[in-house]
Amino acid sequence: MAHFTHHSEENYLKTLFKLESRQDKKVNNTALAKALNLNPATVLEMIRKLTDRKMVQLKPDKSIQLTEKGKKKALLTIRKHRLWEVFLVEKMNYKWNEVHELAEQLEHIESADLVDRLDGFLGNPPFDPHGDPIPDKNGKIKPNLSVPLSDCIPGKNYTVINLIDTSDEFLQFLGKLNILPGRRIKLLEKLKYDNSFSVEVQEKTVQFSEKVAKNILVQSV
Amino acid sequence: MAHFTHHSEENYLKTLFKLESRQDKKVNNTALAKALNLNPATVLEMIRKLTDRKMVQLKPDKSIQLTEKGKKKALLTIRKHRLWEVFLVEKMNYKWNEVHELAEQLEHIESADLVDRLDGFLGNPPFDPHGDPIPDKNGKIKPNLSVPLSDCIPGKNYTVINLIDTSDEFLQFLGKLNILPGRRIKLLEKLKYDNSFSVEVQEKTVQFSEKVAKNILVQSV
DNA sequence: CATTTTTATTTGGTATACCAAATTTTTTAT
DNA sequence: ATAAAAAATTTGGTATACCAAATAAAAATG
Repeated sequence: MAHFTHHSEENYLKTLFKLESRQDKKVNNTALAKALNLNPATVLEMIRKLTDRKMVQLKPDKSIQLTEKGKKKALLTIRKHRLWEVFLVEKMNYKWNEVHELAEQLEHIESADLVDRLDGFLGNPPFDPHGDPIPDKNGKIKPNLSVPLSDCIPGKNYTVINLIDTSDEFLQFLGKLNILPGRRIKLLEKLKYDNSFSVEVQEKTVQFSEKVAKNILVQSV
Repeated sequence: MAHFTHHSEENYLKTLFKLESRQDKKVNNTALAKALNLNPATVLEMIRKLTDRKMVQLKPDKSIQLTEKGKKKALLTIRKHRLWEVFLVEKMNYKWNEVHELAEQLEHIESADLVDRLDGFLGNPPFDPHGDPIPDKNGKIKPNLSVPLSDCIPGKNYTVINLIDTSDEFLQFLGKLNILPGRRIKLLEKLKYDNSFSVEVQEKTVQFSEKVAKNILVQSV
C-alpha cells in the first residue's frame, strides 16, 4: 500500500506561501509555528527536512524562504485545494463557508491528472468559492486586480471577488447582507458622518462600517 | 491540523472483510499479512490494536474475526471506495480498470456526509464500475444474486454483473471481447469438445475458455 | 511419534511527525 | 551596555506504522 509520503509537507509549503505573500515581513520559525499551530521545535525539524528536499532555504538571518521548487509545489497544492472547494460547493451543494476542512483533506490526494480532469469537469473556474484565484496546472496564478470596497468610487458597479477576513463571524454577517463572491453590487455612497458605506445588493440597500468595506475585495464591472 | 487517525485501520478492516467473505476458511495472521503485503509482525501488532478498539476478535484458535463494529466500518469503507470509483469513471472519464489506486486514496477521506452527498450526486448507483454492489449508508449490502457464467444455461440472456479476476491482463482481454459489467450477453453454447464457451456480445459471437467463464459473474435477464 | 515445515510471536530497529521543557542565542529596551 | 524578553535550538520523549531476524509454538508429514 502506498505511503503517505510527505503528507504534511504540503501544509508547510502552502502556509509558507501564504505567509510570504500576505506580509512583506520575512517569515521566521515562530510565525510559521503559530500559523501551523505547531510547536516551534517541530517546525524547525521539518524546515530542515524541507531544506534537504530543496523546498525552502534557511537564510543567514534565520528567515525561511520558499525555493522556486517549493513555491511551485505550494501553488499546485493551493490549486488542488481550491478546485476541490469549487467541487464541494458546485456539485456537492455545500455552502462556501463549510468546505475548508474537507478541501484540506482532499488537497492531499496525489494525482496531478485527477486535478486536471476535475478542473475541466468544473469548467476551468478562475476563482474558488471564496473568490481566490485558482492557479493553473503549471502553478501560474493570475494577479488579482481586485481592490477593497473601501477604496472604491460611489455610483459605480462592482463584482465581489474575495474576502480578506474569512472568519465565520464575518461570513455569517455578509451572508445576512446577501454579499458573497461573484455578487454584483453598486456602491451608493460613503457617508462622511460615520465613515459607513451604503451599498445596493440585489435591489436592496444595505449599510455597513468601513471596517467591513475594507474586508470586501471587488473588481469594477 | 487534523491527524490521519487510524488511516491504515480501514485497509486492514476492508481486507479482512474481503478475506472473510471470499473464503470459508478462517483468516489467520499469515493470510492477512499476505493480502496486505505486510510483514506478519506488523500485522500482529495492528491486530492487537484493532482488538483493543473492538474492531476484531482474536479467537482461541488464533483466527482473526471482525466484530459487528469492525464489519460495519469495513462496509462503510467499501462504500466510500466504490462510490469514488463510480465518480472517477462516470464524471472524471477514467476507464474502469484505471480507478483502483485513486479510489484507494479517496476512500480515506473522513466525512460520512460527503459520501452520502456523493451517492446522491451519482444517482445512488447500486454497483461500482466493476459490478460490485455498493453498501448503503448503514453498511447494508444487497446479496449479489449473480452466478459464474460457467454455471449458466445455453440459450439464455444474461447481464454481466461482476468479475472475479480483476487483474489488468484479464480486464484487457475482456475489453477486446467487449465484455464489461452491465453488458447484456447471450450464452450460445458450452462446447463439450474443449469446454469452451460461445457467447453473443453486441451482435457478434466470441469464444473463450471455461477459465474465463468462471471469472465472469452474470445475472439472468 | 519424531521431524520438518509452517505459523505465531518476540525483539530490536526504522521513519515520520509530533511535543514539553531546558538552554542558548538574538533582539529589544532601558 | 546590560537586563529582560523573544526567538532559536537542543534534548529527551511520544505515537503510528512499518521491517528483519530470531525464537517459540503448532501443524503436518513421514
